[in-house]
Amino acid sequence: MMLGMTPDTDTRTRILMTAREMFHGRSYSDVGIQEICDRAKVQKGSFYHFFPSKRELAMAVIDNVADDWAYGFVAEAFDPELPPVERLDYMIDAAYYWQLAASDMEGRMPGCLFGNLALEMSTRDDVMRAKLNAIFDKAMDKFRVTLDEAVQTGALAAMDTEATATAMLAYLEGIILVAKTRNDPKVILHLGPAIKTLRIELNH
Amino acid sequence: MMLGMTPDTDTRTRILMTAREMFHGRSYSDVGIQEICDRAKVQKGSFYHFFPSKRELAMAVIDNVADDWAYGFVAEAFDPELPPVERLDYMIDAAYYWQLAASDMEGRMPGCLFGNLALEMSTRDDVMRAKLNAIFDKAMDKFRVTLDEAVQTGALAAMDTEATATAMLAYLEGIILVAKTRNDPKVILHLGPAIKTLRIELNH
DNA sequence: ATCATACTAGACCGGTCGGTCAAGTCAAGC
DNA sequence: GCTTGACTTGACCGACCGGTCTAGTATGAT
Repeated sequence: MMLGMTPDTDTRTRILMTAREMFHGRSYSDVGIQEICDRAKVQKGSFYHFFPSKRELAMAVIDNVADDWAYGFVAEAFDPELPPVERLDYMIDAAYYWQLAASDMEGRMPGCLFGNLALEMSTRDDVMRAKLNAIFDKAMDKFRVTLDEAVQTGALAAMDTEATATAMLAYLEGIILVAKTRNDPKVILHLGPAIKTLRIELNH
Repeated sequence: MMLGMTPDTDTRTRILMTAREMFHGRSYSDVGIQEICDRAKVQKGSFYHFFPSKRELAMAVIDNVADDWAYGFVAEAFDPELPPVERLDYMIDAAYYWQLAASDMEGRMPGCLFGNLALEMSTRDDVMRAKLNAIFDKAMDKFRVTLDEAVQTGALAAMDTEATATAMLAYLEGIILVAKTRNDPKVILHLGPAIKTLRIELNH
């Protein structure tokens, strides 16, 4: 163990991954540390060796999922090789298949971890709120870059790309929310493509 | 006390209103019965005289807020006297001013109670999920009727009004989610009007 | 051999959770 | 005046919460 090069002994990872699944499938408050430890086959003492608190565990989970997103399907969907508008379709598709898979496994649609936590925690923990907000900002930026490119190539008429990008992110979170409330991933497939119709003009 | 004509002695109402505020401002799990009782100046025993469980209290709160919506600003916004498209603007405005007021009072944006509870509870309580879903369906129907009218009067081109209505509801929930995560009601004002650009065609 | 350190084990802490219950207050019905 | 039943009071329940702590094990460096 030199230079903070901790080998992530598996225990930490096991805790992290278990918590990730459970927070995503239920909620922050509904999942207790004991339950996480039981499922991860880890003792309380070990847990607190790796994480100073439940809150910090949640923070780590958020970072972990954000990384997976950034280097996983977000990187794929927003592939610069793809024509800008197709990237939007790709993203909707990815969101759909991901929720479908999760839904088939658990029987219930978990929705978006960030959206879930944002609504649960924003009024309780301002630091976590800011962290989630930063993740949304990064996602929004992916949309914005895509829209900028589409405008530049003439695929779309000029518009307020930043505002429209935020609107698209909001719409995406919104359809995931509705799909979760209906417990039906198909909602994403059905409503998703309309994301391309959203437009905010450049005025005022 | 004749004929079940219970005069709602105030105690029940006080519990209900206190719980409503607290569930909205925080979350279901984060608010305990003791805390509700303390704030409502009611004893535990009285609480359980009026409500069989915390869950049923939440159900009652949902009904209560849904009623206020239906006969309050939803009825106003979807006023049949207004031209269809203006109703959408009215609704966004109403959502904005409501969140602004709540935000000014509490310092933090509470968001939409139904959206909050939907994300928190959908995977935990299927009955509550269905109840929230039914409320969303009713809201969606308001949009649908509005769109149908707009299509009929020629204000909008023919479209899949049911799907578009659902998309609009999702978008509304989405911008409230983003606004809450940013803790900034102005997001609603900024992104809201783009709800009119959403369209889902009649094909597939 | 020994010593520091990373990690594990699990009993334990005060506090809070949702919920119960026995005892009592009070006003209306007879 | 007595009974009935709605309502209140607050002590109490077992379970669980997030978190602490002490004791012990395993490993690698010296």
